[in-house]
Amino acid sequence: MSIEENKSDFGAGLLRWYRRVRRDLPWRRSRDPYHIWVSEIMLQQTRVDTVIPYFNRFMDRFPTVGHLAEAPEEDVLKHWEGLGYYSRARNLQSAAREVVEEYGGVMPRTKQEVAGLKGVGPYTTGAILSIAYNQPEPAVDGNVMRVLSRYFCLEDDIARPATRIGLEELAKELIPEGEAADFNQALMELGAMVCTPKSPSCTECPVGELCAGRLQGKERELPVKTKAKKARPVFRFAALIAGTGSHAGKVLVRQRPETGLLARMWELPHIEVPDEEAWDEPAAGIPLLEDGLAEDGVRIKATERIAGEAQHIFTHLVWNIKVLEAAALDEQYVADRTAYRWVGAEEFEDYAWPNVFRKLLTEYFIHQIK
DNA sequence: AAACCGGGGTT
DNA sequence: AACCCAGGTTT
Repeated sequence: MSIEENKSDFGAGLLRWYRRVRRDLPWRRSRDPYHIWVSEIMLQQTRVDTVIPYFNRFMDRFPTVGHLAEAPEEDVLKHWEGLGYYSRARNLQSAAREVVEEYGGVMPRTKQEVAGLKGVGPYTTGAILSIAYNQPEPAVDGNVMRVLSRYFCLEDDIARPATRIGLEELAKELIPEGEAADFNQALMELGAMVCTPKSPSCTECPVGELCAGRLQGKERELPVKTKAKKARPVFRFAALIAGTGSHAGKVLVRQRPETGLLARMWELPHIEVPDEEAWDEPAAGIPLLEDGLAEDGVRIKATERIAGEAQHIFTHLVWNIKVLEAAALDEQYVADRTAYRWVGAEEFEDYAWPNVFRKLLTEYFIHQIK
């Protein structure tokens, strides 16, 4: 069999399989480029099952690109809460405003224009063009890299950008005439449902008979991917500052900076300590916490009493947080700080929280009611 | 090329 | 505990 025959058999076999087993997903019920776009941004590094409820809520609240462009940023962030990679949400809204201003509210159709939208890289560009417009552009994500590496028995390191570019050229050649939308989704569906990372179901694979990786017994060794570094642990003390008087029942929280980790999310005020030894001794944390918040103009008195403890795991970082009970010295002054606010159980849901602070504060407010 | 950017499910 | 997920941006 020639290479060209193998390529056309691959496409035909995959398409037949996909049309038989494709999952009924919310964004597959539409070809509206806005729906496709939002789903693809949400699906970046995020599983289908996780995205479904977020996608439905988002479309309910922001049904068109115009609605998204007009919304307050905090409203968008709130609808993204818990999904992670929050710059995706800010970039998406920024790009929605660009579509309204530059393209009259109509999604662009050319590769250059789509690729120029904030938060839209090579994969998402190909996904939008192929799925919404059936344009013959490749959409190479982690699934597709794994499937193609196995099927063609390619041992290039998929962590390298050059490998992804090569696979995009290959994936483009594989698209059957006029079938870009279904073919690209079929490739990803195969990677998600059959050609899975650890133990692929080769006996159920529609193209398993033609898979070079499997024929050489290497399906479990592919794709080759260099390992990521381990997450670095950091140690922090947070302050649980309970209000009194007019702030009774409320807790002092603050908003994170505009850029960087967890940008513009809300949190308990906290500081980092140099190492685990310092973190093991809460008494040593008291002056560090007091002085750290004083730099923001927030004067508090901290105690050794532990109000909670939590761990927050990021891709490259692990936060270990001990929460110390504390009191504010100038409540009214503190309340006037822009980045700081007193928040009670009633206002809690008006803010977007990283999961670790959502858990700690929910625990506190529940305990408070008893 | 490498680092940064969440959160959760699987193995 | 390691790996992965419908990746993109910044350095």
